[in-house]
Amino acid sequence: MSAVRLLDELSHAPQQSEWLDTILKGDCVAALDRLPEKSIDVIFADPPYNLQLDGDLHRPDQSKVDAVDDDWDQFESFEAYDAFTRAWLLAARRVLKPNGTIWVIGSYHNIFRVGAKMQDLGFWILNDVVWRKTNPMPNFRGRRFQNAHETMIWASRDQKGKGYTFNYEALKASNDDIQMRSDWLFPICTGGERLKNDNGDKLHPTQKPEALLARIMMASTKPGDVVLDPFFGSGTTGAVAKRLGRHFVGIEREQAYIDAANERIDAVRPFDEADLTVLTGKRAEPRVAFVSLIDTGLVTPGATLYDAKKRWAAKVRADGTVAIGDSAGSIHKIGAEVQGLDACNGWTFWHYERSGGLTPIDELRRIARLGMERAGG
Amino acid sequence: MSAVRLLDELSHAPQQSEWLDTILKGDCVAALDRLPEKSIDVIFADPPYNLQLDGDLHRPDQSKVDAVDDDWDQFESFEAYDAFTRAWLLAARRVLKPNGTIWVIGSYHNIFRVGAKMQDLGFWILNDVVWRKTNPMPNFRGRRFQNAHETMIWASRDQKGKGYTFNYEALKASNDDIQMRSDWLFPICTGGERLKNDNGDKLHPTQKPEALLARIMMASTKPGDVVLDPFFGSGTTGAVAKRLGRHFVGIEREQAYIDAANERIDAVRPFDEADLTVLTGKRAEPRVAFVSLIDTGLVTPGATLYDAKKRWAAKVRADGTVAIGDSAGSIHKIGAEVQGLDACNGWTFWHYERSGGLTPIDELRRIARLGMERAGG
DNA sequence: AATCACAATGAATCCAGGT
DNA sequence: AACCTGGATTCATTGTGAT
Repeated sequence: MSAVRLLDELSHAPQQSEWLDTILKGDCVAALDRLPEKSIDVIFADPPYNLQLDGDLHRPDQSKVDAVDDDWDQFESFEAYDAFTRAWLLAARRVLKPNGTIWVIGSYHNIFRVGAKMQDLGFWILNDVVWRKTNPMPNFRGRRFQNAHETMIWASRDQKGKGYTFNYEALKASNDDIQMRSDWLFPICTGGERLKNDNGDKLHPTQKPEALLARIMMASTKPGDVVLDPFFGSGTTGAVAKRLGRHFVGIEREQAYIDAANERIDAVRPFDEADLTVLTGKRAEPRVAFVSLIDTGLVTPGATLYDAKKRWAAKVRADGTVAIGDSAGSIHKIGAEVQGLDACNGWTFWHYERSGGLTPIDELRRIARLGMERAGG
Repeated sequence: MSAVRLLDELSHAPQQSEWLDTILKGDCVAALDRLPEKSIDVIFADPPYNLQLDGDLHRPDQSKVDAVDDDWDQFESFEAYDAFTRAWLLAARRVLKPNGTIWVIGSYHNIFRVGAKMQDLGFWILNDVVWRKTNPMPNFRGRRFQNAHETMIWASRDQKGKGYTFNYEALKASNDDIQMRSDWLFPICTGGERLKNDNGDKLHPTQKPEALLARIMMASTKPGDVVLDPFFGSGTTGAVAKRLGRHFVGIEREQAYIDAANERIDAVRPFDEADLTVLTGKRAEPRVAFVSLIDTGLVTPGATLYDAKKRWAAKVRADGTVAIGDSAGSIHKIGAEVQGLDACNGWTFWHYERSGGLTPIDELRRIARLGMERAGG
């Protein structure tokens, strides 16, 4: 059973039994300094992202986006954030075993600073891994690409960090016998897995999905290993560690999160040792964008598309739209427009000329899909 | 036709015609310093990667992997790489227009240092975009995840970099009418597209696929824009720019790459101008004042406007405002007020009665715009 | 009971042009 | 430069309540 350990209680050199599978309450660096050196196998860290938001953001339906504007994510400057990053990374490095590895997750707001600092401090990057979200929040104003991923850095303690754990064969076996790539596809944490407060609102603004942590632990830890999370939050790391037969240590400042995490972890039933096989992520149906036919040279800008009866002819443009006269838009929009319908499947409606006959462009999509399948959509 | 310009030839302040659509030979920073400030719309940069290879890498069959170990890719230390990065980023920033944007591509070896330096110098990150490779090189040793992606940083010159080009509507239309995400899927550059030297080996170690550059230019440039590539290499940026009706400027040190790139670009046939039209949305349409509908007689003072469900009725006044009871104001203000919202698009909220049904006044705006076009703006 | 319509929401550096 | 205002903009999933 997990319990809270106040730092003040640990006036002596702490024995492992006092902090293993517990949440240490307090500041991240201070708590790390109380742990013995070289005692941790793997660290998973989800530090503040240092988002710099300017005013409110509304959805097109005028509802307000619930932004991450908590105090813990506010920093005076890049310099202040760098100093914070350096401090916790140094403290984390001390407690890591020589053959240990560390995972840090972040977004473009902070991950470049974190990665550079990790290299400066002597960590040796093994991979950067991309978490592709199946259901990311849209870009509501239409001024940028939809921010659909986050980045994780996986690094060993030293360049000569030989002997770190990487369960290559198990990952490959769980991935249709293809070696695991550096881009992973998972949904964000919603529904029943998402912890709620008494109001029914999300308890923690940035709760990570358990599937993500499970992939990380199945890849880089062995059963019985100790996984440390210096920004424990809602305790996903602890819950997954317990379920997978790993030990955890959490560090967290806010009592409300500690209480919720303890309750959550207590409810977890570990898998039987024999069942600790790797969980596979969702495989998405590869969706093909019309523009990818242009990318791959299957369709050339300036080409003409026809409907099955050649009543209409549309011209393909370089931007991946099609045009008839003054009208331009997606294959679906223009297909609907010429027929006077609300909707149309452009893939089956439009055809291209081949050896005298007409073939639906859906056939080209099938060809394009063949090249995408291994990469998982 | 493209041509090589030696820096020595440019002893005077160079005219645009002297460097547009050419490759400048020489050191990246020195060449950038010869270009006029604020003259470039978009920069694409593929800087050296600072790969730290410890000895030769061998495939399982003992054949040697042709790794990136050219001497331009070796750096003494992180410090030297940071200084190099800072120098070329500063020089690049000077030539970028205030509303210009920059793309930088890299791997985990260098992208964190580059991204942190970009933030330090005042660039404002708009997105990080992941290039997922359909066919990445396997990890031969089985000690890490297959390195299946590279990272691109897209940034504006300043935080207040308003008005940068982003062809949102075109990208969405080309992507099954769903907004474009930050993770892109493309094959690596192989086959006929890959330039070879006389021995039949690859000419350049890191030639990027044209589809990747095409996506970048279709997203962030307009036809006629100037795209600069300070590490031109095999000239992918120039070839795609020419094909898409954009101008390019390349900077490259090695004559062999310059020769190959010039030959490659000369062979490119641009798409027809008509096929390069970029789909734009409402944002790009000229402003229409509601009062101009009254001026042109499309709306009469005293007319009544309704919301779609006829819960509210507003009266049009001669000055172009609408009124409900004591409240009067713009179509937007009154629309927001009756709904209790902060904002409202009056053009789509308010309707007028026509043959029994309700039609949005946006339809009248469309008609007004047609009249403006005929009158020549 | 099954289906459908609608609402809610997630780590967000999310406007442009004029006065 | 600061302020004001017109008006443009969303995808996947879950939960709820009506049909």
